[in-house]
Amino acid sequence: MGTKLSGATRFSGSAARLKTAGQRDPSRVLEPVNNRMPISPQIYERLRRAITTLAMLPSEALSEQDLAQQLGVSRTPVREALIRLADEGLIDILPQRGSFVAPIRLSDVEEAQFIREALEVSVVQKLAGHGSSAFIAAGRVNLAQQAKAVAEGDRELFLELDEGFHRSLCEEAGLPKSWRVIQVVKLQMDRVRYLSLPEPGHLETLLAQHVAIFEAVEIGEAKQAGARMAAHLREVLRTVQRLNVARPDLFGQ
Amino acid sequence: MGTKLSGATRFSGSAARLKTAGQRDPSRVLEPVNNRMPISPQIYERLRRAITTLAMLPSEALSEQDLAQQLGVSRTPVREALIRLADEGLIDILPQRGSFVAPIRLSDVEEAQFIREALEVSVVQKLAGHGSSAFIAAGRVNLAQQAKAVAEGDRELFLELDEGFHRSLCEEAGLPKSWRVIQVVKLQMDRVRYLSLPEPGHLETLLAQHVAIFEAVEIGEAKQAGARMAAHLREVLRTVQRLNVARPDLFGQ
DNA sequence: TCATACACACTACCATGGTAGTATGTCAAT
DNA sequence: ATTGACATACTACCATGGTAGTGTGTATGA
Repeated sequence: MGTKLSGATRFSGSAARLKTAGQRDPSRVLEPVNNRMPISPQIYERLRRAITTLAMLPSEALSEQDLAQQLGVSRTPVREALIRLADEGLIDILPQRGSFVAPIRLSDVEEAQFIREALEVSVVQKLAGHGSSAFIAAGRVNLAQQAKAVAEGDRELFLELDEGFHRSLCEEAGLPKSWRVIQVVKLQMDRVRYLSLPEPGHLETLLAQHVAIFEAVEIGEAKQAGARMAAHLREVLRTVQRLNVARPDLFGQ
Repeated sequence: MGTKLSGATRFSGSAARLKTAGQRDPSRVLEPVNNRMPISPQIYERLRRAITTLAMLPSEALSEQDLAQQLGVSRTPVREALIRLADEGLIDILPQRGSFVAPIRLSDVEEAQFIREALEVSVVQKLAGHGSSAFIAAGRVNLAQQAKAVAEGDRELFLELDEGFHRSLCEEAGLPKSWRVIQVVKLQMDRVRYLSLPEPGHLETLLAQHVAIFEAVEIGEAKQAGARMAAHLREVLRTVQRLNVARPDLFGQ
C-alpha cells in the first residue's frame, strides 16, 4: 500500500464489486475510465471528444445514471463532468428533466469566431518579431508535419497539428491563459471544423494560411500577421453557412 | 404539495433536522442559503463575492466540510461551487490537501487585462456608430448615475454601474457571450479593482474615460472608441503594480 | 541535538441513497 | 374525440457515508 506500483485499485465500500452481470454494450462510444487517475476529468474528456467528433449527436440524452453504468463509475463524477460541459455550452441541462447534447447554434458559432479572432489576432500581433529561434525551428517542423498529414490525407493528425500550431503561438507570446480561453470558446466551433475537414482542398487551404501566418510572425510583420490570422479564422464562417443548409439536423434555436 | 406557495422546505431524509446545537458563528461572511432555489449556484455566488471583495483573503482555507456546516447544506453543492471557482482561478484545489483562496498573481492579472482589452476593443469597434437610440438613451442615464455615485462617493454603486456599462456595450453589439467571457476573465482583476476604488481621484478618472468611450461609440468613431477603451482598461495595470508593493501579502507565485 | 517511524487529524474524492420535480401514458368523464 | 386526473417512470439535485492520500505532531532511535 502507498506505493504507486501497488496493484490495488480504488475501492469504496461495496462498490468495489464489479457488476459483471450488467451487459456491457460494446456499441457505446465511451471507453471505461482508468481507476488510477482522477475520474471526473476523464469523463469530461471522453464526453467532450464524443460530442465534438459527433459520435454523440445533438439532442441525444445524457443521463447521469446511464453514463455512470456505462463507464462503471458512480453518478457523482459523471455529474461534475456534465456541469462543466454545460458551462461550456456543449450540453443543455434541463433541471429535473434531463441533459442533452446541445445543437450547433449558428449565432453561438459566429460569436465564438468573433471572440477567437479578437484574441488570436492580438496574440500574433504581440508575438510578431519576438519569436525565439527555438520557436521558429519548432514551428517549421510543425508546418512540415502538417504538409505531410495533408499529403497523406490524415485528417485526425492534421487536426492535432493545427491545434498545436495555434497553441504554440499563444505560449510563445507568453499568453498561456489566452489559449485556455480560446480552447473553451473553440468548442462551439469544433463540430463545424470537424465536419469541414473532408471537403476537397480544405486542408490545403488551411495549411497555406498557417504558412502565411507563420511567415509574417517570423519576419515581424505584426499587422500582416493579424490580418492573415483573421482571414484564416474566418474560414469557419463560410463552413458553418454551408453546413447550416446541408445538415440542418445538427442545428437548433 | 406541488403548489409553489407550499410552506414545505426541501427535505432529504434525516438531514431535515437542523443542527441547532451547532454554534452559529455570526462573524462569518457567508449568509445561509435560500432553500427554495438551486443551492450550488448560490454558494458559488457567495464565495465569489467574498473572495473578490477580499472578505476572504488569499491562502485562507475553504474546507468542504466547514463551508457546508456554516451554510447549513451538504458538502455536494459546496464541492460543485468550489470546482467552478477553481476552474475560474479564484481558488486552488490541492487534491487530498485542501482548497485555498488563490493569491493575486501578477502575471495572471496582466494576461487577463490583455484578453479583456483584445475583446472589448473589438466590441466597441464593432458597436461604434450602430447603437440604437434606446441604447444611447440608456447609456446617458447610466453615465449620469455614475456621476451621481462618484459625487456621493458611493463606491459600491459605482462598481455596479461600471459593470452595467461594459455589459451593455457587449449586449448592444449583439455579443452577449463575449460579456460572459469577459466576466470570467475579469475575476482575475476584480480584487485589484476593488482595492483601487478608494484611491483619490480614481472614480473621477474612470467616469471621464467612460464618457469618452461612449461619445466615440455614439458618433461612430470606431478607431477612437477602441483606443479609448484600451487606455481605460489599462488603468488596472498601473493599479496592480502599486498594489504589488503596497500589499505584497495579497500576491503570490 | 537531530533524524525517523508512526499514529492521528485532517483533506478531496467517489459511491450511494433519498427527494422533489417533470413528462408521459392510461383511463374515466364529458 | 377531448379533456382532465392520476399513477408511473423517469430526471437532476442534494445528503451522507466511506476511502485513499497528505501533512503534522510526537514519541523513539541515533
